[in-house]
Amino acid sequence: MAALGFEMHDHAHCVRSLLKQAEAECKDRKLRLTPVRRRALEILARQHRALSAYDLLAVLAEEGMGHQPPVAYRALDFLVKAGFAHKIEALNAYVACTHPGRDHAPAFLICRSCETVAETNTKPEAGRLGDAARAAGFDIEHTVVEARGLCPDCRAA
Amino acid sequence: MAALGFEMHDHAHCVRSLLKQAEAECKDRKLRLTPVRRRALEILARQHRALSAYDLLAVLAEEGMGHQPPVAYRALDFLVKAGFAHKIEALNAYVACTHPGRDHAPAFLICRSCETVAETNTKPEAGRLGDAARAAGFDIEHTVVEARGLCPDCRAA
DNA sequence: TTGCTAAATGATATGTTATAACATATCAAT
DNA sequence: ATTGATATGTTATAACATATCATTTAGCAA
Repeated sequence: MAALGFEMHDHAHCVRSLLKQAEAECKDRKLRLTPVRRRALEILARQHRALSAYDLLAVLAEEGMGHQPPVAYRALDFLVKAGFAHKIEALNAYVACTHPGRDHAPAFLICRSCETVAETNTKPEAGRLGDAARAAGFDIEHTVVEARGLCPDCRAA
Repeated sequence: MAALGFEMHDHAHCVRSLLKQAEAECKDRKLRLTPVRRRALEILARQHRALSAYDLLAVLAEEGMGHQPPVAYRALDFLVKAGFAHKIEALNAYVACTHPGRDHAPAFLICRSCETVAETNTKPEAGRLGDAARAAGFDIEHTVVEARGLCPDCRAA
C-alpha cells in the first residue's frame, strides 16, 4: 500500500469519488451526511493538507454555514467517527481520509515544508509497538502514527 | 525492549536515577539544568503519567517557582529538546523520558483508564511506515507513535 | 575584578484549540 | 399531532501555547 498525496492525480475526480463513497456509506450505515457535514468533508478533501478546525470554520462561515466553533467541531467529530476524516495529532488539524472503506489503522507522512499529508496504513499488531504491547499485556484500541519530514518534491527543491 | 511503567518498581530510586542521568548528561553537553528545569523534570518523573503544562505549572507555582505559563513551557521545551521528556501529542501533555541516553524514537502505550504512560521504542526505518516512506521518497525526521488502550491492571479490573 | 555577552527568567498580553451548556429546529416513527 | 432522537444555533469559557520586552544571572575574557 503506497502513500497517497505526493503524486499528481486528477484531483477533482479524487474529491468526487471521496464524496460519493461517503454518501454511499452513510446510506448503508444510516448516518446522516447533512449539508454542513458534506461541505466540511468536501473542504477537507479539496486539499491533501490538514486544516485546523478554525480554518475549516472560516470557509464554512464564508458560505453562511455557521460561524461558531462548535459547528466545525461537530462536523469534524462526525467525520472522524464515521471514518471519513482523521485528526493529525501532531498538528491539531484534520484531513480527509484517502483510504475510504472499512476499518483501518492509518499512518501519516507529513511534509514540514509544503505541509502535504499523505495517508498510508499500519498493522498495529505487527512491529515493535505490537511486540511491546504483547509483552506488557497491553490491549491496543487505537494508534497514532505520524511521521514528519520532507516530501520528495521539497527535498528536490 | 520491554515497556516500562506498568510494573511495580522502586519508584524513588527510579526518580533519583533519572535525575542523576540528567545531571550527568547536562554536564557532558554543557546544558544548564537550572532549578526550575530540574524541579520540572522531578515533577514529571514522579509519576508514570503525562502532565499538561498547566498541571506542571500548578505544582511549580505551589513551590514558588513561577506562576505564568511561559515558565512551564520553557522548562518543558528545554527538557524535550534535551531528550529528558517527551510530548504525548494525543494528550497535549508531557512525560519524563524513561529511556535515557541519546537519540531514540520513542513510542508510547497509554492506558485510557488509569492514564499510565509506558515508553518503549521503535525503529522508524523498519515496518510499514518505513516502507511507505521509502516508496514515496519521503525523508522521515521525526515520528509520533502512540497507542491508546487498556493496561494489564485495568483489563483485570 | 570588571565589564561584556548570551542565556535564562519575570511579566504582560495575546493567540489558538476545544468544549460546556442550553435553546431551537428538524427528522422519523408512530 | 405527539413524541423521541438527532442536529444546529448561540453564548460563554476552558484548556493549551506563544510573542514580546524588560530584567537578571552565569560564564567568561580582558
